[in-house]
Amino acid sequence: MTEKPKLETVAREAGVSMATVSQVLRGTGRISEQTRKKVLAAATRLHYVPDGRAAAMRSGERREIGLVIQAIANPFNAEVISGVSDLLESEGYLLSIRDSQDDAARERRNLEAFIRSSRGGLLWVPANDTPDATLDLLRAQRMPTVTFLRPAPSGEFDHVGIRNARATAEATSHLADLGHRHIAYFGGATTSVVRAERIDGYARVMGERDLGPPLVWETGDDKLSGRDAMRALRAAHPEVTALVCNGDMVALGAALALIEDGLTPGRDMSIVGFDDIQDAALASPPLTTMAISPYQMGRKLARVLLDRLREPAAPPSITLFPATLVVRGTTGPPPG
Amino acid sequence: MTEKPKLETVAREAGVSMATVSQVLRGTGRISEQTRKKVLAAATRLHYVPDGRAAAMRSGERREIGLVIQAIANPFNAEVISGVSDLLESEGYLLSIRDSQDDAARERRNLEAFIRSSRGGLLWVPANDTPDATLDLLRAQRMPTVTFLRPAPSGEFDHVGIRNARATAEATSHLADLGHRHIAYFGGATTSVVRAERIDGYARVMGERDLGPPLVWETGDDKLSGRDAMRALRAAHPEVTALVCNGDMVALGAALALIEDGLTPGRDMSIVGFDDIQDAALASPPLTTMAISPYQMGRKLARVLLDRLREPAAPPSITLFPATLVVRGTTGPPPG
DNA sequence: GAATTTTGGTAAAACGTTATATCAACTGTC
DNA sequence: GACAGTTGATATAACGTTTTACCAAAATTC
Repeated sequence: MTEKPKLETVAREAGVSMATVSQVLRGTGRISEQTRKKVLAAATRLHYVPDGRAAAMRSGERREIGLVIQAIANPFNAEVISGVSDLLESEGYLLSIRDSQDDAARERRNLEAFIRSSRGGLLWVPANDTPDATLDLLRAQRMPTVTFLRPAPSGEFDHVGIRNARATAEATSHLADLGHRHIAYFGGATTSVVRAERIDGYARVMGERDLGPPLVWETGDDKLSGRDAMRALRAAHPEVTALVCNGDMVALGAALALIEDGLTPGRDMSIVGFDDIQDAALASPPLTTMAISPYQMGRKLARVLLDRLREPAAPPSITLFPATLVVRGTTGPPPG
Repeated sequence: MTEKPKLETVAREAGVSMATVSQVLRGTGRISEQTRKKVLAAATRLHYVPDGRAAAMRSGERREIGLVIQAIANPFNAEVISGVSDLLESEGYLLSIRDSQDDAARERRNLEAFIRSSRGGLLWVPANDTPDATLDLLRAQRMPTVTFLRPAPSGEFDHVGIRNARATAEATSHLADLGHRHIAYFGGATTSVVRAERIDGYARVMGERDLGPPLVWETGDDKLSGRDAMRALRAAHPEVTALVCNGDMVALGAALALIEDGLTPGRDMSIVGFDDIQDAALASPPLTTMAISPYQMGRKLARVLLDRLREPAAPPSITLFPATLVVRGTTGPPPG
């Protein structure tokens, strides 16, 4: 078997110059049908694929987009990725994904790797503790960047996010309307901007409607933490009858704890989730939650970046998606 | 704000030649401590990140690994990715991920993109209908490749997979031991090699132990299809009392259908899943399943590729992971 | 203090493409 | 049949790095 084929190999095989091969493959220049066919045949015969590094370096083209996200595994993110990927592909771009695992150092490495490979643009869910130096880096590199979910503090990048405060306010109001007075908040990393916004909305309604004191309970992001947290909460605060959760996974975990302890979500304790992942509707009882459309958000995210590439000088845009309350089986009036 | 900094910029800023800057940054050559500091300072001041395309092109180094997988969203795959990524990072490699969505055309585009960007190696879950041309491509490019889960028919690549037949045989035996005679098989894309292997194991035990005729039911891969399929199966084959599933999601969906219809999984109908995803243990009743360790498989997958990079001439290796039966709440003796 | 070695640095070639300028061979024009 | 215009192809210079070979100055040796 031969070496990895280069442009020169194809040129020799087809009996033409390298320039001609390049032009045929790129569809530029004036080429006779005859040589075009000859070159194409040689290229397929050798399974030639151009070295994109060299091509991109020379032409300056960048049709690869990088995505740095905090957790690919998260089903919400998976949907987002699918939306991003679909839109980018339809516009002739390609998506490459890296997982920062919400760790600032890993994030830095991943961003640098994307810069090194000279991506055309970056989609980025900043880690909760991204240092300023990382922002400086992106700035110095003039890398077109759109932040997702968590805005960069400097506000210099385009951003696509969620109306967090309004969403949790609506969730809390829904519970208050049902008659709950002692409503707790579950979840999210303490340093998270998103969590802060959501807690704001929750606390605002707790205050405005003169309910019990806000009670924010720190948990992880998965089912297991939700389950454990629910048990701890019930032991410490038996007066609580309702729960607003930072995510569906936590909410489902909390519901699970109730069921395992012989109680019924929606009757003995009301729960509102956040995200509306597929399992939310399939759980029993199905989960009341604040629904957002991750796929649509993904598409929009990609669109914003493409707009930015087209108009590098435009002022930074901010796009916020609303969350809509979907009432299912886990909310009802307080017991007794 | 200035232009994107290049090596030349840094050289000018530090008052040295480009060669010197390169050597300082790469830690090669003989450089005095004084100029070293000078260069480093200039580089950080400008937030310089070398253009990896140019660097890699010149040096021929490839420390980026590509992963083409059929569904990032799948929780099992997410775990695998995490294992791959951890091992690669610890060895100084970087991982870049693309989703083929199990579509041959998309897969082809993704593989070509990886070749174009000259990855050092490829980890690949082939689509179920990957054409030979795609295999030819990889071969012609001399791209070090390890297939995962689904072996390439040609058997020329390293492979990491699962002992599928043995696993489903064990699952089926478990059900037979409990007294079931009418055991159905649920799930998987019809063209899938993996599915074929698993059905082999199931059918073999059905034959060997003289049970009812093998009954293979085609379903999708998610909870929803599992739920629908269970309803259809019960209508069409009321004699069936147990189920071996191609995946936990399908199994959980099937269990869900039973619960919604007032039946109890493990008593009215036994179900064995496959994968042991997190939700399997958390479901109620918890799911009996064939457990595999996706994280460990991911690590091994990465390891095999690194070995291949070190020993390009070694014969192709095959690594198969066993699945182990985890008995939980969804299996028991047949009713009546 | 001449000859040798070491030190610290540089100029220039190379990597595999694409873009630009140029050129030879045809066409058609009057 | 000389002139311009068109067609089809090519040689060559970039792109931003790393590597190689080389050199001047300083240090060491005898």
